Amino acid sequence: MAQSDTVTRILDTAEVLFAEKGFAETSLRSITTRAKVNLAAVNYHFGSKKALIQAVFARYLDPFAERLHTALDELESRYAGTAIPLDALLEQLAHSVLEVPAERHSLQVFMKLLGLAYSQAQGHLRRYIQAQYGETFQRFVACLRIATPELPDAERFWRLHFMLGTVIFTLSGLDALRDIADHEYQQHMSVRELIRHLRPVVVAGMRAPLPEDDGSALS
Amino acid sequence: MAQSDTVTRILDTAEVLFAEKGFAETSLRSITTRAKVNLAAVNYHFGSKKALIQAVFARYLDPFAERLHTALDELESRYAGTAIPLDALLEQLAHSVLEVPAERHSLQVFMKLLGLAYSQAQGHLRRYIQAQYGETFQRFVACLRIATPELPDAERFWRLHFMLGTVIFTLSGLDALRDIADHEYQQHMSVRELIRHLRPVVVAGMRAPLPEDDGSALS
DNA sequence: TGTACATCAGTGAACGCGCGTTCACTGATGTAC
DNA sequence: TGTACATCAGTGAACGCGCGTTCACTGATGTAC
Repeated sequence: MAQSDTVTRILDTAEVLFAEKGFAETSLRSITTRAKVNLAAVNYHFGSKKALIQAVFARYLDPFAERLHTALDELESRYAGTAIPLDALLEQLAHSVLEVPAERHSLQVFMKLLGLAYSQAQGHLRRYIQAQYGETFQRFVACLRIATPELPDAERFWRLHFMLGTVIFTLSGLDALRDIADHEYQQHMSVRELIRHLRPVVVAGMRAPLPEDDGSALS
Repeated sequence: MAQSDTVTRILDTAEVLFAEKGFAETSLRSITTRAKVNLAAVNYHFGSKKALIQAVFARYLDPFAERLHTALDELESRYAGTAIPLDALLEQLAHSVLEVPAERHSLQVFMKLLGLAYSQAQGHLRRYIQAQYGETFQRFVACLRIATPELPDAERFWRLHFMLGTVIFTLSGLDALRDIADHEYQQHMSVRELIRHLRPVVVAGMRAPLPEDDGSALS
């Protein structure tokens, strides 16, 4: 147990337990026990439980944001001047998402964490993510805007979150859904394959016709 | 404070706090304090915190399941013998969802609770919902099957959960999303209106083309 | 080369706190005779 | 009509427990002179 693989051990264990049971339901004692590390080590290295949670996110989101920036650079130079097509944009996004956790635990842990970030109040976490990664998100939205010029800005905003819902909800609950699907349809879904099935649905959702006007006037 | 409006007060307060902060983060003390009720009353009337959580769900899901059954009865007799179209099925579902919480707190609380049921481990809750409402869910799935005969069973299963993700994720995080949308697009979204915008996206998602074959052989 | 001091990762035990639950009790209402 | 008993919603205080955090301490390594 050299220098500080203690830090890594804590992070590795924490992300798995957080993803399994949520933040409040995961105690520092359960993390440190499973990581075979002293209880006080979390506060020594991270300062507090909140800071540990943020560190767990940073370890996923930092490389993801970096890869996404690189991918967008590539796309922009490939389609220099002209609009990046929606399919290409989503494909790159899927690639960036799939690459990140190759060395980490799994995409499911990543998605579970994202789902928790949304659903579990944890105001500090939402503020942290906004502050750290808001810029990257905005850049992606700008590209999406060019790829879907037919959508009003507000409509695009909502549809983006519809699609985030689809992806985060499905991938974060993947274990449970897969158990059912395995049992009922005798056909095992890998994460890669699931993403292949997600793409046409997401594209169709973004391209869906606008809702019929219900007659209410907007300025 | 006659007979037992204590029970109602506890349920009313609990559902709001659960939706705001999750189950683990909401203490019985915070519920009973806000409900102006004795701490021990929760255990007296419900037996435990777990049982209180289930009771909160039952108060939403019982009328919802009942209305959905009635709605499906109506649809089946209206389209007697022939297939119920997808649009009509989804419209009835939306109606059933919208009607339930009219007298209750709000649709958002309902959706927040559903989102929590999925994301927060709480194994006991998933088992309870499965046991109580599995049959209703199965009946809806059977109708959906008839409405989308072109989809393989496994594909329909996944798409149904994609769409559940869209709806639950968006409606359960509605407050936060609406704050952003109000601010950026100066256009306030009511729940009714949001559902109007959801429908074409959900329909398009269910009707999306199947993914191109990636070459891997299936028996 | 040897000694004194600083730094730093890690430790063990304890801290106070808020939690869900329990329990003996009260006081109002209903029932039997 | 009056008394004894049963029922039941609700109460107040305490229970033990697990929590995040703190703190004085250790022991290894590096640095200054």
